[in-house]
Amino acid sequence: MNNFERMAELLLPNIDKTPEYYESIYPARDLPDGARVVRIAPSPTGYLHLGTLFMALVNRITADSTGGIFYTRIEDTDKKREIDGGIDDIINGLIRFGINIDEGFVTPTEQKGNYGPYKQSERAEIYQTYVKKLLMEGLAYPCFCTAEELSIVRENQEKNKIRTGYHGEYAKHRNITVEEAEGLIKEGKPYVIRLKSPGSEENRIFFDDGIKGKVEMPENDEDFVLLKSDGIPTYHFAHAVDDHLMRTTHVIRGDEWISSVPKHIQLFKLLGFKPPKYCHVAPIMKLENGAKRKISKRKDPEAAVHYFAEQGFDSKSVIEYLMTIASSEFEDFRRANPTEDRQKFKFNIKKMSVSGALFDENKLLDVSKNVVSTFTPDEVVEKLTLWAKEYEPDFYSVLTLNPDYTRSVFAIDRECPKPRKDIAKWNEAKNYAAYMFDEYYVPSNDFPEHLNTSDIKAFLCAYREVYSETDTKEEWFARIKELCAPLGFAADTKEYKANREAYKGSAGDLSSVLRVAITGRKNTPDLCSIMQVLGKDKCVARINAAIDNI
RNA sequence: GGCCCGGUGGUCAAGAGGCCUAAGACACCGCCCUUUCACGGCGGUAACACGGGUUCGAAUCCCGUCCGGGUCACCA
Repeated sequence: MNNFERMAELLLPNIDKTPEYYESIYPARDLPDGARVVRIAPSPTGYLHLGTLFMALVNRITADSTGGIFYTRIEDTDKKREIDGGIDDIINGLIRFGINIDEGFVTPTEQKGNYGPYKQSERAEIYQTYVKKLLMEGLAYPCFCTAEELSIVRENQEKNKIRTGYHGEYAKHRNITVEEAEGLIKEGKPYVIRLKSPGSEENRIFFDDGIKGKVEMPENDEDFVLLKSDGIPTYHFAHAVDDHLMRTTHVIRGDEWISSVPKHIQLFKLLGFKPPKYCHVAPIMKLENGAKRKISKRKDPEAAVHYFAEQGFDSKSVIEYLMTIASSEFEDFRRANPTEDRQKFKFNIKKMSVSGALFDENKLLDVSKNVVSTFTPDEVVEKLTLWAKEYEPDFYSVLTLNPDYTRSVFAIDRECPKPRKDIAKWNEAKNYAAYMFDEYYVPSNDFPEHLNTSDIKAFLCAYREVYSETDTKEEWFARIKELCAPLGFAADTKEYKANREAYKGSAGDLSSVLRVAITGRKNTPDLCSIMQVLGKDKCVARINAAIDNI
């Protein structure tokens, strides 16, 4: 046994499997040409946020567009930052947003697929097997430096304007002997295992990013940590081992990782793996005090996906919005295919933007109005009720009091070729439909200003006599027109516009009077439909009340 | 600070040396339609960060400046 092998045995005596073993149980995937194997590897250190959702979406549509596989892998290597329920929230969130998971954690408790386990804390032995191989080749070594020692070194480096880090002459334990290591271990000193980087800062490495294009960087010469003192790998090492063994073809991740690529490529090379194609996605940004910055789950409430649920954004709206960020061609696709599944969209990751897009709530609102306008009345009621149950209980009880009535309220101007686009999110629904429910109806005297009250009163009294709840829209409006002439109003709008001085107002003004009397609002959807849904008793009662209050 | 990446209207963006007098969408404004509003239709305001090159010709290629972002952990 040479010294490297002795070191490997000293550090990892219980590892008896070999890389060849893992290579054989995780064989290459049998997939058609061009099929991409992609993944999202969230760490359960927080709740699902917009950035993770976006990344998941981009991966999902990459798999969809190539007939590939999208899997999830839980990167729970940082037990200090892990939160309870993190995995549940992330996986359930993806499912709720319609991101199908082919493999890995398909639910918070169920792992599926032949390349598992898909949770890094369950893969310790695999990582250690590969570290042992590196140890035996003299490409790794134990480092006993404490956090304090390391920070002192860094401070000195900063003071002397030297590149910080554990490299070259600053790599204190780079040439530690087996005997020294053994002694330190016997003393109970904790240690990490570092890569003995053969790289040099003088050398350049090149890679072709799937989004950013050709990138050139200095080679990695940092002896970065492979295995932490608890025997769990760092992200870098886990990434190399997992994405190789799980046969990932394309690593699509946030571009904050791009500066780590030299480490990753070096690792793949040293381990004898073929590196995946890297695609670094620009983050979604937010504007703060005039400055753009990456949207963060800590600082930005809207980054947590819960924020959208609370406001009542439909999950589909959020996804559609994210699709517009992912591809500028998506809106064209959507216009041409208003109801087609987004899976049919041919996504080309190469065309993704290289710089981060500002989160645009206006755009989300617009996209969402369009999405909501495609829903049937039943869908609207179902989704709205579900939302209200959780976030607006009083509205929920009103909505569920009389389901048929509620349905007819939300059917107004909806079952037609050009449905209204008033509602973008469910928390707007209560205000939108308030006057349809006695619980929220607020009477108003806000009649058109240029009319005098005696005319308003006269009209309302006259209308009360001729009103028929079975009128069609045409008949309904005809009745108002008939009342125009006796009151000195113009029945014809064009005539009124041409001859304003000759009239007190128009049929439109009279309609507005009725509208205010019935709904308390100046603007509403089609009044005739509203009155039909409200029913004769309510309409008459509201008209009477209005007359009394003038 | 070192190393990366980027910079086209307020926002998202199309753009691969001549098709650019620079698309489209959101927002905003105006007009039309209309029982109001919304929808829809038509139109409008508004951009190639700056400076040097290369070229007959530059938003596009090169260099510099400025600005923005990311990253420099036993976090991912």
